[in-house]
Amino acid sequence: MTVTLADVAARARVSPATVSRVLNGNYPVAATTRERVLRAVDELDYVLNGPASSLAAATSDLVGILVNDIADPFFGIMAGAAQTEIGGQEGTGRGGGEKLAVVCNTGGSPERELTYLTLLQRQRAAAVILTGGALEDPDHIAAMATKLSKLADAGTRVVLCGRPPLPDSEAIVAALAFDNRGGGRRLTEHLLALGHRKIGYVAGPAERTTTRHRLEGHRGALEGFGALEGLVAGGAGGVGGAGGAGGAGGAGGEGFGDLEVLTVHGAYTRRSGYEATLELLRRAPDLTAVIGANDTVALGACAAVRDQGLRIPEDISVAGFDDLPFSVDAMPALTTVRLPLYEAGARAGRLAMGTEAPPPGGIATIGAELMVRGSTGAARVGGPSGGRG
Amino acid sequence: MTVTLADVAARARVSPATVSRVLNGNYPVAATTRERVLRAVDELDYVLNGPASSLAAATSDLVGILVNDIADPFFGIMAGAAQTEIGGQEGTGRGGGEKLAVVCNTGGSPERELTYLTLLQRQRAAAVILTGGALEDPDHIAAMATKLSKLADAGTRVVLCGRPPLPDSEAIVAALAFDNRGGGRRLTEHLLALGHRKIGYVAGPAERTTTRHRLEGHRGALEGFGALEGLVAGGAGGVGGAGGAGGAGGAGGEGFGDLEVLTVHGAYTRRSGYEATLELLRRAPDLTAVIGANDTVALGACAAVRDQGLRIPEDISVAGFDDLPFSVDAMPALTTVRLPLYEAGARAGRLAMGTEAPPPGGIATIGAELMVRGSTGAARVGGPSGGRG
DNA sequence: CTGTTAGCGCATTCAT
DNA sequence: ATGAATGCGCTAACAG
Repeated sequence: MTVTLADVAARARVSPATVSRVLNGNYPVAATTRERVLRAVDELDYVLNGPASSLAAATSDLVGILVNDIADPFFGIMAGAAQTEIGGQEGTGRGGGEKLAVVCNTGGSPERELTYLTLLQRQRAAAVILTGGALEDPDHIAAMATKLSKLADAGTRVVLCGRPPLPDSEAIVAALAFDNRGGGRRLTEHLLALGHRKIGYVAGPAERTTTRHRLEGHRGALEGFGALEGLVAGGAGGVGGAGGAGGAGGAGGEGFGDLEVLTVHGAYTRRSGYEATLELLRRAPDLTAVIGANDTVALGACAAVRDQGLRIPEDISVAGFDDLPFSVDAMPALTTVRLPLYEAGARAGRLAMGTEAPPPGGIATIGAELMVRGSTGAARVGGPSGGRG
Repeated sequence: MTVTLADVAARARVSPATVSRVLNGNYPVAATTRERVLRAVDELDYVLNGPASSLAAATSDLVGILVNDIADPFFGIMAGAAQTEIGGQEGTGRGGGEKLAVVCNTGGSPERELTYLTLLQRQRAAAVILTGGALEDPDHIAAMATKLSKLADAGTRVVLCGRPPLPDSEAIVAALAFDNRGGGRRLTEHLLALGHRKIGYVAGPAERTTTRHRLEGHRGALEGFGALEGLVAGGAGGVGGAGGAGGAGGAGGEGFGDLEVLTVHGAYTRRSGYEATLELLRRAPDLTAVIGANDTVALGACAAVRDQGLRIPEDISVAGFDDLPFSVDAMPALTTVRLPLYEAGARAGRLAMGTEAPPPGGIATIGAELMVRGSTGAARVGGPSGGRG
C-alpha cells in the first residue's frame, strides 16, 4: 500500500542505500544515478517515512518552539520569525534535511511546558526554542533545568528567546534576553521627566521573570530619581526590591505603604489592565500616570481611564511595553518600549539551526527602545503631592 | 547511554510487551504489574522513543495545525483552542497516548502549505487541521486535494476550520466554515440602514475564499437594497459576482465603473487598510463609510480617515470583521462581525481527536454575529448622491 | 493476563 | 561510487 525506500530502489535499479544517500545528500553519488533515483521518487510519489528515518538516525527533523500564549502577537511574532528561519530552507519537501518547525502553546502553565518538553524529547527533536518569560518557582526551575539537560544530552539544541538564562545550565546553546530592566527604567524616567510623581504600575503575574525585571527597572528609576531630588517620602527600605523579589514565587509587591509607588499585579490581559487601573485610581485618585505590564494591559488601562471620565494624556498618561503592531493604532498612540521581537525570533531560529554562532558566553542581551507617542504628556498640575517640582 | 523499553522491562521483571501495554494503556494489565512497571519507569526516568513507537505502530501522536499567519490573533485563537482540546488530556507525559499538537505557520504561502503537509505526512501525523481561508488557484486546489487524499489514505484525520470544504474530497473528516457571506451581508445592511450609500470596501487578497465570500456578502446586500429601492445606478451586470468569481484565481474586482461600490484589494494588514482607504478617499471623496476586510485592516482605515482630518463616525463610519479582542479597544470601538474563533478551534480539535462526531454531511457552517459599536453611525447629510434617502 | 516472535522502514557500517 | 547486511526501539499478532 505504502511505497517505501526499497520500492524506489527497485524502480531506479539501485540499492536502498543509494536512495537513502541521494535523499539525504550527505554523501557522494554519481550525477546520473541521482537523476535516476530522483525520477523514481517522483514517479512513485515517494514520501520518506519520518519515524523510520528518525529511529535509524537517532535524531529527527522536528524543532519545537514553546510559547506562553499563541494568541498573543508578542509570541506569534517571535515564533513566526523563528519558523521562517528554520522552515524556509529547501523547497520540494520530498527529500530529507527539511526541518519541521512547530510551535507549542503552553498557555503559561508550567506543567504543560514540561509536558511539551517531554513530548519533544520523545520525538528526539533536533532543537527546542523557549520563548518569553520564565516562571520563578524554584521547583519548576529545577525541573526545567533537569529536563533541558536531558534534552541537551540527547542531542537537542536548546535556545532561549526573550528569556533570561537559567541559573547554571550548560545545556543551553544560547540565551537571548530582552533588556526588560533597562526598558522599564527608561520608560519611568520618561514619565518622571514629564513631571509625573504618582505613577501607578499594573504589573504582570508576580512569579514571572519578565514581570519582575520590568518592575525592577521601574523602581530603579524611581529610586534613582528620589536619590537625586530627595523626593522619596517615608519608608526607608522596600523600594529597591530589585534583589529581594528574587527566587521565591510568593506574594511580594502588593502595596508599598509610604511609597509614592502603587503596584497591582495581574495577568497579561486587557481585562487585568482595566480592573487594576480602576483599583489604582481608587487607591490614589491623584495618580497622574499608569504603566501597563505590556501593551495589552495598557490598552485595558486606557479603557478604564476613559470610563472614569478622564482624558489621556491630559488627566492621566498611560504607557505600555513591547510595542506590538496595534499599539500605534490606539488613540492616542501608545507610548511604549519597543522590543525587536522579529529579529530576536529569527536569530533564535538560526541559533537553533546552528546557522549562526552563539554570542560570547552563550548570552546576549537585546536592547529595548523607548517609543514616545501621544499617550503620555506632562503631568497635570495640582494633582500630585509636591506639585510640578 | 539511553534507557530503553527493555531496560524498564528488566527492572520490572516483565516482558517488554507488558511495559508497552501499560504505557499505552490500551490493554488489560494486572494492577500490581502496572505498579511495578510504572515504578521502574520513574526510577529509570524512562522516556518513550517516539520514532520507534511510530514506526512500529504506523502512526504517530503528532497533530498538525496549519495557520496562515501565526502573529495574527485570528489564527492564534483558533490554534490555541484546538491545541488545548488536543493536548490537555493526560498529565504526566511519561506514558503514551499523549498527542503533540503543534502549529505550523505557512505565512499564506501555498508552497509552504504543501510542504508542511508533506512534512506532516512524513511524520505519519495522526491528524491535520487546516485553518483560515484557502487560496482559489485551481492548481493549488488540485494539489491540496491530492495531498489531503494521501494523508487521509495514510490514516491522518483531516479537519478544516474556518475554511470552506474542498470541491469533492471525501478525504476530509469535517469542514467548519464561517458564514462570511452572511456576516458581510449583515454588516453592509447595517450601514445601509444608517443611510450610507457610498461605501468603500477594502478587501483582502483577491484569490482567497475568505475575501471573496465577505465581498459577496457585501455586494449581495447592496444588490438586495438596490432591488428594493431602485437606487443602483448605471451598469447592468457585474454586481452579483457571487457566482462568477468562482474557481479561477484571476484578477476580478478592481473597479466596478458605474457602481456606487468602490473596492480595493490588499493584504490583511493594517498598512493595506491605511493605504487602500487613502486611495478610496481619493477616488470618492463623498464616501461616508469604509469596510475593512478584517479588524486589522479596519484599524488601518481608521488611521487613514483620521489622518485626513475626518472624524469617526461623524464624517466616515468604519467597520471591520472578526471581532478580535483589540477591536473593542479602538476609539471609537469598532463595529464588526464576531466570529466564534475559540469555539470553532476547540471543535476542530475535538473533531481531529475523534472526540466529537462530525456534523451531518461533514460540513458545518458557523454563524457570524454583527457587533454594532461606536465606529459606525448615521451617514452624514449632503455627502452621498441621493442625500439621506 | 503475560511472554515470544517478528518485523515496521530506514541509516549505516563494512565491503567492494 | 555503490551494494549487502545489521540493528535502531518499539508494537502487534500469536501463543499460552
